Amino acid sequence: MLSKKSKYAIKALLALAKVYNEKTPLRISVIAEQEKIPRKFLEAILLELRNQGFVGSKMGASGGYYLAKHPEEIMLSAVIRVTGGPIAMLPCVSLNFYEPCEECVDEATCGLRNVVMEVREASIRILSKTSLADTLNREQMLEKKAVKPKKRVKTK
Amino acid sequence: MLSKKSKYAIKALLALAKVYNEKTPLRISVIAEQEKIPRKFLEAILLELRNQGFVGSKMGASGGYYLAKHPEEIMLSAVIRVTGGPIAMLPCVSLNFYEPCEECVDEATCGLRNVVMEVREASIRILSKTSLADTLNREQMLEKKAVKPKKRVKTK
DNA sequence: AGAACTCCTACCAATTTAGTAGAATAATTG
DNA sequence: CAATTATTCTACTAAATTGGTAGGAGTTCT
Repeated sequence: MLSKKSKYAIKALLALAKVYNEKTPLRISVIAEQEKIPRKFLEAILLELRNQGFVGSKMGASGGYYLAKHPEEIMLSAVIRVTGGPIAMLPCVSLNFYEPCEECVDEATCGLRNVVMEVREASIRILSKTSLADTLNREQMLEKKAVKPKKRVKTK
Repeated sequence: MLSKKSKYAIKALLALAKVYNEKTPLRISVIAEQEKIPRKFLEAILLELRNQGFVGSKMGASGGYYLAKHPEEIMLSAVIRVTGGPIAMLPCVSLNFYEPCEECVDEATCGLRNVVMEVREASIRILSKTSLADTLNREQMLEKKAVKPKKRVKTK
């Protein structure tokens, strides 16, 4: 399960990605309101994202946050990783949060581990190929589908 | 992340699957020792698995647990589901633990949801195709690989 | 100077997880 | 039949994690 922190982080970054072209930074309070994220919590999250180099900030009046990289360059897997969410289903197959199962006699021949590894690979394949920009594109595609159901294939 | 409960459940079921042919049930204490699972905890887990129909039990002396179905018929996804582990990364894409994101204006056009859905599908595709028997097979394959590294393709 | 921001440290309440204790109940076996 | 060996079941609980909040210090713009 993704933590709320990870979810909020991605949502906030998407909000920043939407206005990537504008030169002015986005205030915390604006993002919080737009994405319905508790303000103080978002504050902490953005601070962390800044320390990790995903966003930059400008202090003082008319300050705020902006993406530090191009939306194409920020992958969902990276955001999840830094916001504390391991992607793997077990620590023994996690690259970034690795920990052995203390009960496992031989990790290399553990059948469950083998399966879980396959799941992790499938998940990472998707999450590390999908950038903020890709995610916004998906959103637009979904909106088009919903708004213009003209050229639809017969349903059922 | 898989909970320990789910992990223990799978490990216990694998232990039962290994002796599926024998007619005698396996005692909790034997499984606990073999798989290094805290005994009392395992007790609770097996009870739940019995209530869910995965295993049967026999009380009294020379009692114990046994698989209620063939190892081919018990899928990892099913075990994870009943032991409380949602497979999806967000409740809004979970089939069995569905809950809407209260902040989401329109679920149908949420880009993040769309990605996470793809991840869930990939995960479920694997977990619902892999049975206890498959998992044991993987184990044997891994053991062979480890023991007989004769016919190996040149390693880089 | 003062308003409008971010930055930072320090809390905290609720939930979940990973168990444990102990007695009741049931079947076998000598 | 009675002792023994099991599962069954109810009820706790300790520790960690999650999802926040409070409040002031520091910065920049006007």
